[in-house]
Amino acid sequence: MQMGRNEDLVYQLLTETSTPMSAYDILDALRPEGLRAPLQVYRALTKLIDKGAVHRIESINAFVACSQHDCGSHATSIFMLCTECDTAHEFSDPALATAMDGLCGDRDFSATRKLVEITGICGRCKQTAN
Amino acid sequence: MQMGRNEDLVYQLLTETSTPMSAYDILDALRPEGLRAPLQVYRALTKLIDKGAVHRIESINAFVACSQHDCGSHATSIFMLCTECDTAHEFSDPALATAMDGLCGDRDFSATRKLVEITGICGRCKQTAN
DNA sequence: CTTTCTATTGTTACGATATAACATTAATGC
DNA sequence: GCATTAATGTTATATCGTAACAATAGAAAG
Repeated sequence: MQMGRNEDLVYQLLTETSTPMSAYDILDALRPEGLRAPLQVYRALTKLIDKGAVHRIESINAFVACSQHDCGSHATSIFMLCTECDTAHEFSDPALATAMDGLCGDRDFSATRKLVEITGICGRCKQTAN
Repeated sequence: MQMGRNEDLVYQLLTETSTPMSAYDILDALRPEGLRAPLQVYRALTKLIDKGAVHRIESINAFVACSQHDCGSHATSIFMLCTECDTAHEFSDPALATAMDGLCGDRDFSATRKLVEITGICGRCKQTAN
């Protein structure tokens, strides 16, 4: 998958973490690489999102690299967002996908995007809790 | 349910439409009533959301009045957002709720918020299409 | 009824997120 | 080369949201 330089920089950065980053966090992290303006980041993000290589987490205005191997398939992703460790866990779930498709079918709704974000505390953090 | 004046104004306004409104749209609509600053709107929205009387639509940074009669129960709401008529249809779905609870249980995840937003074209708009 | 406490409101200033518009440069195909 | 398209750079600005502090209104206790 061919990428421009900025796109590449942003994608590499995001693959190094499972913590969603804001566009401005990304910009700051890439200033040493020569990025200077928000638009450089937003343009890269837009292309990466179109390809399915990056997801936008709407509830926190942040971005994560896709962790699915069918990355780019645009299958419905579910995110669990831990407010303790700031990690985004991504996965898909057939039962949930079926339920959503059913809902859309029942209502004759043609979906272009299906967003599922679950916020809370992950199991790991609950165990670690003092 | 007791409300302050601003809270009341914002809630009344939102109940009059099924199109999600941005905070600044709300502010502009309520200037004749004396509102002047964004904070007046955001404060009212925060309280209304805490009560479950209003929902925030994360994917478009906008707000709608809750249309469920168990409004305030904080049950998981699903939104279908039509990009043609800008309408938000809210409802709940046991199968979907069960699927999400199952996912959280499997992963020992304690959810505080479950967000489902489906974007696309509603049946009504498809019929009306030229 | 007045004092006290709390909730609500008002106002200014600012921070955080995102895009419009236009100029420039690089890559690709002929 | 030369034309065409994609990618990049830059400035300015739009949009969304909150911090900090002052003022006011309402309810509860004396």
